[in-house]
Amino acid sequence: MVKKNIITLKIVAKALGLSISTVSRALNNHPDISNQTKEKVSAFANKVNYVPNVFARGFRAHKSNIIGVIVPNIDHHFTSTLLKGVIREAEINGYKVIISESVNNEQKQTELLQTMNQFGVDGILLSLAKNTKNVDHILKMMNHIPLVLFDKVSTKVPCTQVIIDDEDAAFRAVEHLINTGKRRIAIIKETVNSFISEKRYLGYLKALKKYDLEIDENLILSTEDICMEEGKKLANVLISLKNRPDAIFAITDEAGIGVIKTLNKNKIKIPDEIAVVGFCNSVNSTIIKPKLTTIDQPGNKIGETALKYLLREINNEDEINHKTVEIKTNLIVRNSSFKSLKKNKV
Amino acid sequence: MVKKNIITLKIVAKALGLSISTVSRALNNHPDISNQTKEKVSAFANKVNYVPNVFARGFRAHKSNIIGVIVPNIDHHFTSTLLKGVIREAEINGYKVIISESVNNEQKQTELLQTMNQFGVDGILLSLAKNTKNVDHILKMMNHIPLVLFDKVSTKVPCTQVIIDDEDAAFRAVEHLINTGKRRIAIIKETVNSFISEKRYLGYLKALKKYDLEIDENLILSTEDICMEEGKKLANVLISLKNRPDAIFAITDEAGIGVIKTLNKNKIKIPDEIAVVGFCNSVNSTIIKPKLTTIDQPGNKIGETALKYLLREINNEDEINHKTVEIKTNLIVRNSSFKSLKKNKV
DNA sequence: CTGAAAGCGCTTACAG
DNA sequence: CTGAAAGCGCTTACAG
Repeated sequence: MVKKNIITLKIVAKALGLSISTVSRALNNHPDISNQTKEKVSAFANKVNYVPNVFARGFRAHKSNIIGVIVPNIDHHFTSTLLKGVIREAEINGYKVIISESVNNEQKQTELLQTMNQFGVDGILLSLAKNTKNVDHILKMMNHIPLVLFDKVSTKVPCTQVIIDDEDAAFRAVEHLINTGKRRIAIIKETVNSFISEKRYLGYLKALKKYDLEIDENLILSTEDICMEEGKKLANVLISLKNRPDAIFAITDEAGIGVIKTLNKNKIKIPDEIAVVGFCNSVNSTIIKPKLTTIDQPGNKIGETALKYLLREINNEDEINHKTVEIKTNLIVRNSSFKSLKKNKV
Repeated sequence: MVKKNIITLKIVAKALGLSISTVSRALNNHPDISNQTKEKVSAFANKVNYVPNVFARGFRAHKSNIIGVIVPNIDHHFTSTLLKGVIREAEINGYKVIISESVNNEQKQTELLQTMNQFGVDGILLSLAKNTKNVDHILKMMNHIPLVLFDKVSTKVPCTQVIIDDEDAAFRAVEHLINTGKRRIAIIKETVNSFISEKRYLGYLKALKKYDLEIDENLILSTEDICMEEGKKLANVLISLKNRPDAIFAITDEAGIGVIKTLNKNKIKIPDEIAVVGFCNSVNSTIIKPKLTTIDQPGNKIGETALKYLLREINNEDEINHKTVEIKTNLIVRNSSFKSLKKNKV
């Protein structure tokens, strides 16, 4: 099916016995045009449902009002919240959003950057594919189009970056455990190469330091692939210690849920004997019993903020100050770390 | 920041001492052009990183290669899977996807349809906002642009529609319960106005009928707002019956999980005394104990299929046969309805 | 206050 | 095999 019934300025002009220029100006509310003409034109345009042709307009202005967004995976709940923030903020500003997935593939990411450019987007919001090594193609693209990194970022790219304040979040999670009286706090983190894991670990250390707690290497566990199964395994390691921890901070909810499962299985009281904190505020964190204390990452806020900074770069001609914006998180206290006086709801 | 370093055909032509026409044809692999010229042109184009201007191209062709997608809510896991399918299939065909949310607001949906049109999309994929009453604006848009409904659809719109085969799914869920020996099967459904609930209920009835089971009105429960809390409540109603059911089919996982919670609380053995089946294959369905038997809806497949039909309408000039495509689901048997011989994993 | 004309970057029928 | 020219629909400096 070919697009049909397309009304152009020419048609409107002819119908009203005016020139194309006048109709164009009338529709754009140009001061030169008389009110009478404006009214006549807009009445007719509404009647025939005239819609300006974006291509003709974008063609002249070199502007599409479309933002390209590349994320590793769209069907990850946190990603959806990021996108929701981006889309909402974009629409407020008259932009639409094209979304693509790199599926955590660096090669695919490179291609997408290129096709985004071909589709004439005015700017790009990028959340990096895991293990992105070579950022040359990103630097190259930045010569053509404004680009902002968000969520999954890299210090190798000199651009504005919008991220979670992971260190602060971890700090507050651990501080909360300390406030509830815990002193031997274990951490389950990732082995290597993970920017996020590193930041959360720093927050953990910072909290221990602030409260003069001993750093016990036995309580610092790392895993290659942080998931529920690994959480279970490492919890087993921790409860086998002669000197057990009294709290476990898992840097993901999945691992935290694994920890709870192991503790439950071993009839260890949560949080009295061992408290547990996760990170992410996944839906699952409210399904497990006891419910998991966790960090809520305001995805909407990150997406929204990233878009705001991108628009700023798109619209300002002056030199840009690239900055790293860290969005604060919310600690959500639940029964895995704090027993309320009221009877717990199921 | 203005887009910069834009290389045009004109620049390439001048640099090579050729005409714009020749360069254009060489780049588009036109048979008239000699191989020698083609090579020379493409080598240079690569070198200077020439990217054809989409607007100029789309402008002539009345074609953007962009598909507009409107969904009620992007941060709903099932929606993400739909979108994943759409995006993947779109990219295979050289299309990009603009995504917007109606946030289940009919007014917003109307506006979005209009802005999608303004952005020059080649076609629209629409999943209806809840309680969409007036479809006039949709019918009107269909005069201009091909449109396919998916997931949340309406018989009031004469277009191709891609949906889950809900009736078949429910039928198979109930048949599975019957096969495990259950005879008094309850259903928890929605009160009114829900297309989906109705279809699932029909499947339920069909299965009972096929196996000559009595339809007991006491076992057919409805609720306005189907959620976990309601699942809990209605399960309480069911276990209070003198003649209890031996299985409960909840038409959503949330309700199914509520049912399990109530049964667990009352120390009713699942599935021996009462089996439970949900619908959706949400992540939560694997977190609850016992794990919930449920229906997996292949969101990717629906999204992919919807896009395929839309492209067909975009590309074919001939008359379209609007049809309703029903995608088959998968029954996922877990411990809430079937006890395997092997020891259940945690 | 209004109109004629140029031009955005491309493709393509027409001419050679 | 290659080029000159028209035209896609719009905006806007220029002229009146």
